[in-house]
Amino acid sequence: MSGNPVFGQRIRDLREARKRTDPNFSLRKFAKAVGISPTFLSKIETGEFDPPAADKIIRMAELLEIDADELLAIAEKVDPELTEIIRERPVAMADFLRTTRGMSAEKLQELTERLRREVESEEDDRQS
Amino acid sequence: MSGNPVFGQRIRDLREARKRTDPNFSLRKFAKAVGISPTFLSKIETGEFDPPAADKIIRMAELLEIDADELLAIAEKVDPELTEIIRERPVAMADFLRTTRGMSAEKLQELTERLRREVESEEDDRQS
DNA sequence: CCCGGTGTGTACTATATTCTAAACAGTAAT
DNA sequence: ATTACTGTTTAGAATATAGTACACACCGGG
Repeated sequence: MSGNPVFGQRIRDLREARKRTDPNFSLRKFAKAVGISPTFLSKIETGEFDPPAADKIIRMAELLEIDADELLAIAEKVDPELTEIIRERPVAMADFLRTTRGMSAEKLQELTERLRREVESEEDDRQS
Repeated sequence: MSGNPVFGQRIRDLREARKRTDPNFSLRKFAKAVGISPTFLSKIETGEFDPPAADKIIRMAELLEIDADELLAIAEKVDPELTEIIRERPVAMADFLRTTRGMSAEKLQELTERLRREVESEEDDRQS
């Protein structure tokens, strides 16, 4: 891996859009807010360098007010929080994830919805 | 991170057990079969070095005939295959995983079972 | 006693990841 | 023409990851 023009362009587009109404979104100011050097951000935006570490990508998403998972996806990275969730129940989760291989994204979202309702009603049970 | 005595001891115990009936499980021979140097394996088993890369751990599990996910779990690593699965549907999967945070391992296994049946019946539908 | 095996200690090494400082060139306003 | 910004280029460096080569000390059989 070396450089990700799609990620870089995305950041630049979003940053420049915000810069039109907010002077705090110059390359230098944004870099500082993210916690990286202007040098590094420049290289990233022009696609010369790889995207930064996951925590920096998450900070970028916050500042640009977009979904962090989407941005992480473009960077071809996985949120460390997710690997942490896997590490909490390694075998069961590994089993589950491999089972979802054949599933469409829609089916997965449907499943998540169903699950969320179940978890919520479980919490209700505990309260009543 | 530096050294994982639990992982090391586990490998040593399993390897020595196998060595009692199979001379191919000496430290040197096992290291060679795994694809690492005897030096490295020695350091790992005594807990002086971190566990090796995920692919080497998976190879160890194969040779020792135990569950790779369990061994990866002890090493506090995640099978790259799993992060690959996440990267295939990043947003939906992130959403799902965070939803399972509150769930017990049993509930998760139950869910996987249910899901497996659903996926199978979908495949049946396509065939008929 | 030496030969083939056991595991171990010393001393590094290669590669990837994640970045930085400082100088530079351009623009726009005072 | 100086100030105050803009982004960019050159030339690295710090840290982590994932290891290796080689010499050593020990032990059992011939």
